[in-house]
Formats: sequence, structure tokens, C-alpha cells
Amino acid sequence: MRKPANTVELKIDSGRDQPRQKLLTAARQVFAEVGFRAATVREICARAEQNVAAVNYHFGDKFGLYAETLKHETVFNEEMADRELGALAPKEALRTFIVRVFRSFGSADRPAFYTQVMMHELAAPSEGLSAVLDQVIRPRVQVLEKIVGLLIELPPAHPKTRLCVLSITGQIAHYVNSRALISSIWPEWKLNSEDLNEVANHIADYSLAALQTVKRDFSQAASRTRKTR
Amino acid sequence: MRKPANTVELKIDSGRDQPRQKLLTAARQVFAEVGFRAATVREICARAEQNVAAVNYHFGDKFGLYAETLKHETVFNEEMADRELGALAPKEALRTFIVRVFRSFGSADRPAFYTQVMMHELAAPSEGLSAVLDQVIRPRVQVLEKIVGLLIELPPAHPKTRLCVLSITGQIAHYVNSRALISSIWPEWKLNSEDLNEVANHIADYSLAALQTVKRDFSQAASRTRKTR
DNA sequence: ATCCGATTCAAACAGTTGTTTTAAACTATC
DNA sequence: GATAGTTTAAAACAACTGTTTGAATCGGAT
Repeated sequence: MRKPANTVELKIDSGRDQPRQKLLTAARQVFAEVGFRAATVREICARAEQNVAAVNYHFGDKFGLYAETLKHETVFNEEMADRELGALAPKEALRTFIVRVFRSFGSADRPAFYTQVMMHELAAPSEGLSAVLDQVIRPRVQVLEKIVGLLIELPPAHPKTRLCVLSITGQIAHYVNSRALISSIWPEWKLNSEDLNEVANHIADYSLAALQTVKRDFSQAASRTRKTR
Repeated sequence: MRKPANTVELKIDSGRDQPRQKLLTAARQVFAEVGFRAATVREICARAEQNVAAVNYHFGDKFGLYAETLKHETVFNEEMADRELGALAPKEALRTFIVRVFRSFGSADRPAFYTQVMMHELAAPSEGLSAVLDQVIRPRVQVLEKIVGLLIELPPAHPKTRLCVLSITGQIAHYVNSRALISSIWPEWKLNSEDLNEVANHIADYSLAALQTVKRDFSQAASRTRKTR
């Protein structure tokens, strides 16, 4: 035991690092299920069929494994998605964006890794939050700001654009964050991928209708003070 | 030490149970901050200026304290609020409902207890989830179903009503669940109570516009199959 | 076959957790 | 004021955590 890895060590002989890969996939499972803090290296090692010391040997410590886990899944293609969506009319761009995000959540019984990790990070933030934020959230928000800006004819950075973007992302995130709650309130609601597709289209319809009204109303009566009583 | 409380024991001599109350308020703080699992009885007892054994003596075990904590805050006046909303026109009822929920979240620096506990429960559910669900969530969802049903002229139990309700609750919940994320993306966005009031009114405007379109569109073309491409 | 570094393993370590124990302090009643 | 029941307090317990240790094992170059 001489070089217990803190320097990341490129490792191009990737054919022969089964333990690392097994640890990574097991870790992704466990971190997604219970979050960083509640995850135990013993559980991870058990699933990966590795010794308890393997995590510290290969990744330095528990958080090193977590960070590697977050890094590894970053094979997203924002530019392509951006270009692709830019070619569509804004209305259809919004709809396909929503449908695509929903699809990336995975099915009801097998939600995607980032989806679950983000929930844990939001409830009990660790150092990993900013990584997920930079790599997954921020780019998508920028795409949405652009689309919504076109739809309501306001700049992407306008406060009203931001509110509308959050109205959309809020609707989407709800089916991730509160899935347990929804299933508990409406037990017959299965939320399989077909259902989620219907939900995605509902959100698109709902938001397109709202955005059209925003476009119409917001331009002139920008500063309407409303009493909340 | 003879009767270490598992039978709840009404305790009407409430003037003299400082330790219990101090434990409960300290526990609410800690549970809200880090969730049930990550909370430690030592931290709770330290804040309550009580001995470590106090939790087990007064509440049986850690979860007994948690359950009592959840039970105790249920002195809400939902019924009154419900009756009050029924007297308003549906549009204004929706707006005041949203504003009121936002207000119950507390200000930015001091979010309400249930709000934070629910986040932790959703990310890492414990036995306490169903309690919060029954006492806080379900009643409010029913109120919303009624209002939205009136607005889109569909029964409260209709699937489309459900989707619209979730579109509204999703927008609201987003400012709770993802507050850390929002503050990180738009650091200048302070989200004080004035901001939140503006957000609440935006959500009302946004949703009223969408619901009007739903009412218009949904009645005739109920089963429109849409290709997602 | 031999050697040396890299890897694996069982065991142990140090710290934290919820809970229990045991005795002391308190409180109200006779 | 003595006494029985209730409450507090310090300490210890057992289980679990991430991490380290040091020896055993492996795999390829000599």
C-alpha cells in the first residue's frame, strides 16, 4: 500500500479496474437511496463485493467516492440540446424540453441517479451540491430562460422571466421531490412513464397558456400593486 | 424511575413541565434543521439544557420525541380558513390561498417547522411522514381541489383537476424545496417576505391564466392524443 | 523461480450514536 | 421530619460509523 490515491491518477488501463467501477456503481445506488450522510461505506462495499478498506484505498475517503460518483455521470450534451431546441418554434421547444426532462428522470420504479441525489442534497446539503448544480441545473435553467424569454418577449434575465422559469421548473420538480407524497395521496396514480408523459404535456399546455397571458398583460401594466388582504 | 412514559399520560398539571417543553422546542429546531435521522439527542438536550437521559425518560425514545413534536404543532385553524375561502369568489380564493400558504412558510431566514421537516421526510422518509401528510398536506390539497374544480368547471376528483392542483402546489413547493438552489443561481434574489408575496401573486396570476384556458379547452377536446416526437 | 510494488483482506481503532443503568436530588404527603 | 414516588445526573453500554493498520496475496518484470 503505497500510493493510496488522492492524486486522481488517470488510469487509462481501464480494462482492469473492476473494483473501482463496482464501487462506483454500488455507491451511486446507495447515495441515490439514502444520500451522502446516511450512506455507509460498509453497505457500499458489501454491494460491490469489496472489502471495507477499498473505498479509502481507491478514493481516499467517503467523500472522494461521492465526488467521483457525481463527476462520472456528467456526459450531458447541453450544446446539442440547445442547438436542437433553438431550431424549433419556441412553443414546441418548451414542450420538448419538458418532455425530455421528464424522460431523464427515469421511470417511477427506477428514478435517475442525479434526480435522487439532488433531493438529498437539497434537504441536507453537502459539498456535492454545487457540483450537481453547475453540471446539471444551471445549463438547463439557461436554456429555459432563453425559451421563456422568447415566449413572453422579455429578456432572459428579466425578473418576470425568472418567475416564469421557476413556475415551470417548480411544476416539473414537484413530480420528483414529492413523488412519495403524491403516491400517498392518490394511491391509484401509478406514475409510470406513460403517465409522466401525460403530465409533461399537461405542464406544457398549462404553462404555454399562462405565458401567453403574461406576454399580453405584462408589457403595459408592469407595476401593478396588488393588495393581499 | 418507575413510569418512563410510553403511555402518553395527559399531564394536565402543565404549569410544571418545563423540561418537556424545553425539549420539545429544542427538538423542533434541530429536527427542522437536519431531519430526524441526522438529529442527535445530545444536541437537542444541550439546547434544552437537559441531561442526555431526559429524552428517553420523558418520551420513551428519540422517535417518541419526534412524534410528539409533530403532534404538538397541529393547532392550526384550517377549518376556519377553509370556511373563509368558501365565501370568496374562486379566483380570489385561489389567490388568498396561495398567499396564505406562502406566509405560513415563514420568512426567508426562519422557515416554518413543518416546511423544513417535510423536506427531510420527503428526501429520507421516516414513520413521521404520514403524520405530517394527514395533518397538514391532505386538508390543504382538498381545499385546493375544490377551488380549482370550480375554476375549471370539473369535479374535484377529476384527473385534470388533480394535474392542475399539482401544477399549483408544485410552483409553491419549489420555493421551499429548492430555496438553496434558487439562492445559489440568483444570489441577488433575497426572497424576503416582500419578495415572497410578489412570488405568491405571480403564481396566482400564472395559474389563473392557465386555468382559464384549461376550462375553455378541456371541455370539448378531452381526449387529444399528442405526439411527443 | 524471484522479487517488488500494487492490491486485498481481516482486524482493530477512535469517535459518535441511542439507550440503560445506578445513584443522587427533589417533591409532595403523612 | 420521615418516607415513597418522581425527576435529574453522571457514567457506562452496546452498536455503528469512517478510517487505519499490517500482514497476506496477487501480478508482472527481472
